[in-house]
Amino acid sequence: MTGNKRYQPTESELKILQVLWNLGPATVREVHEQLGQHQGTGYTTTLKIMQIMTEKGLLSRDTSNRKHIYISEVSREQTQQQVLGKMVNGLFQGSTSRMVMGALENKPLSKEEVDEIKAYLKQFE
Amino acid sequence: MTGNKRYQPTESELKILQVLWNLGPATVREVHEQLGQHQGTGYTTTLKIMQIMTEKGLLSRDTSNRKHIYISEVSREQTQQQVLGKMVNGLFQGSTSRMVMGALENKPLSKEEVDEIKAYLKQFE
DNA sequence: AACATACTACGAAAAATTTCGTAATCCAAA
DNA sequence: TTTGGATTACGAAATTTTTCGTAGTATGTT
Repeated sequence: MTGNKRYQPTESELKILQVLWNLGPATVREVHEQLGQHQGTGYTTTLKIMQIMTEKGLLSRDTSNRKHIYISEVSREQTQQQVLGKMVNGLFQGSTSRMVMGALENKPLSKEEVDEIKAYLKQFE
Repeated sequence: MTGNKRYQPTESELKILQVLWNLGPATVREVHEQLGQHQGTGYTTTLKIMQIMTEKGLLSRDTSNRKHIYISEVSREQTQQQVLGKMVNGLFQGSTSRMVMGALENKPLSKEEVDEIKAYLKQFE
């Protein structure tokens, strides 16, 4: 089942992708440990989800050794865009600027962050 | 069950909220029609979900007449913030500016939109 | 070689969400 | 007042996601 592109990761899948993006290729054990205590679920749960993700094409894995190494097959950027797009359409009536302004309200920004955004906006002129 | 505050609307629930925010108080029929053909699900499905949402406190309703009138009990803004916050944490490592820049990439903005954002940013100085 | 340990495989239960069929009820029109 | 159409109520099936128990298998240690 290799048709990852348009597939929307579930909540749990997103958490795992998160960890893999940070760690790079990793074992189930490593991912499970990163998810940590607050997760509260068992090791085999993490394993199972990662196996399912592999079937879906979200992950791939190297099974040549005892400990399988899992790799994310979707990039953080790609996934961000996917989720963002859906959100803009679903919650912000398709308006990116509304979403951006909503995000700016969401959490106070440091001066650095504001500057960063301003600089970024320059390219749209 | 009146404890709406922290509850995360599901996918379907979000679509219904969307319609109610646009229409204001409305009947199931009206909401269902707005959801429209592309939805492809039956009337009773919409009804059921709206009933469940009422139990959860996401909606309230006026049952004094034959056609019940449903009202959203959560604001668009509140929900946007809720989902945004979760997304920033889950996908953008807690960084609002990253999310904003990601959103800007997501879809080309019109000059008006860019100006709007710039104006908005001024208040952070 | 035998054993303890760590890992994967697998199936199924549990939970959450979505969907719909059917029945009961109300309302309006004939 | 009776009938037809629309609406709500209800329960359950279907689907999707999450969770885990158990069994099997490989690995390294003694």
